[in-house]
Amino acid sequence: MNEAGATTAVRGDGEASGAEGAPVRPMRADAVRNRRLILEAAEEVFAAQGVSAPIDAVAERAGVGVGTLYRHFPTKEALFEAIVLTRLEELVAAAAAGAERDDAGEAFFSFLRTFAGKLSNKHDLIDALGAEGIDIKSRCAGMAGDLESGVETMIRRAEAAGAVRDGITPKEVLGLVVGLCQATERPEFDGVSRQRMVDVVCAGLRPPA
Amino acid sequence: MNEAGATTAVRGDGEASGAEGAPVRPMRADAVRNRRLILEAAEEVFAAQGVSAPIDAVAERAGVGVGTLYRHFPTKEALFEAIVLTRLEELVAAAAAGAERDDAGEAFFSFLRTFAGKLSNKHDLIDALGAEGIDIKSRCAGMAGDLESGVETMIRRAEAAGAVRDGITPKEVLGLVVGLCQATERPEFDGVSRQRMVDVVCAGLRPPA
DNA sequence: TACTATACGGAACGATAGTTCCGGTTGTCA
DNA sequence: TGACAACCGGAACTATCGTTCCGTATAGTA
Repeated sequence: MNEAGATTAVRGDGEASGAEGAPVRPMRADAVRNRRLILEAAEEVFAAQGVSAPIDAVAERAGVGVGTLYRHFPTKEALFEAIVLTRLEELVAAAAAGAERDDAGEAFFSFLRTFAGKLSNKHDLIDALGAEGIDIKSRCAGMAGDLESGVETMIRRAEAAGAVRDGITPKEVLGLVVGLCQATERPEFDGVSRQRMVDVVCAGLRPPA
Repeated sequence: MNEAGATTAVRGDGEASGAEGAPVRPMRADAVRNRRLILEAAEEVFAAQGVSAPIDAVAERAGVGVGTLYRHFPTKEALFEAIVLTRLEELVAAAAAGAERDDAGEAFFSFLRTFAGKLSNKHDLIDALGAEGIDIKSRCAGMAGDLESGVETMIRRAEAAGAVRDGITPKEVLGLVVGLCQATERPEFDGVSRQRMVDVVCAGLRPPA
């Protein structure tokens, strides 16, 4: 196994290479195209329905048979992982960027808003970060760890700057934001303002007066 | 259909009565016992695993066959509803009590802590109030509405007392707390302190300095 | 004790979803 | 252009779960 769970090593442009650079025939053009179609379809379907979306729905949306889908991704989980990994990378990058900013307090709170925004309408990410019944796989767990590290740095720096209350942990912060995003995605929580909920969390994270 | 979805009208003690008091033979002793066993088992199983727990697991834990279970509750949903309804009643009562207290601010925040506590290890309640893929049925929806009303009253009174920021809605508050409880139930969120997360939310709900 | 309405148990059924298999198709290269 | 490896599609298999059915057991009663 390798990147994104693909059966065959492949870069975005359809090139392929063996483990130690041994020349391997590149993927056929139709295979490259189908792989991309599957990823695009999966992104939409998983975002809209979360992990529980049937694999057939992805195949149908991509306009390929399930057999084709399984040729590219050995299991549903591998496909899901590929999607989530991409999304997580963006978050990790945002966290890393925030951890470097000079205005530690503002950096942290602004990251939280970005974070909540990126979770909006992304049931896949919400499921991966906060729902039950999902075994975050090694790769995702690693990414999630990176995310935590970035947040940890931001918190410690914001703490030192007196912008955040003492003793808070990254997991607590992430749990808070993921939780409220999960709630706002539900139909019953239609009229609620995610913006305001994030505000409440941010306000609560500031040091007590 | 009637109370708690039972096939036969039944009170807690095993008495039964028709719609207009027409004498109906009481449930057999073994039926009464099994009904209780099923409810007890369902309470534990649903609390531990949420709605997605297999019905067979409940039957097995109760020590009865599935046929027996279905004799008492027409669908899995009816059984789930019976459990959740009981739990919701407690919450509604707590909310109503809080809405009457003189110290509006403290009443509200103390309710939130109670609320979070009652959600702890109760995956059924968390699922019913905050997870996806569950159609809250009429009776539960009514109860949830009562809960919201109680919280609304507390909020408005706390607002008037200057203890809570303006413009917050019950749904936002409930979403925040349900969300954080959902997060803390996950294995990955092992080391996190739900206590502190509730604190953060409470602090954030106070009026800005 | 004998009778019967009531209740019980669990095999069996139908639906859903993940995964495998294989006959047919097609891109690629000589 | 011919040949072959890679690829495709979707039927079929497997597992899980909610629900139904029906032959058997038993509590309650005369």
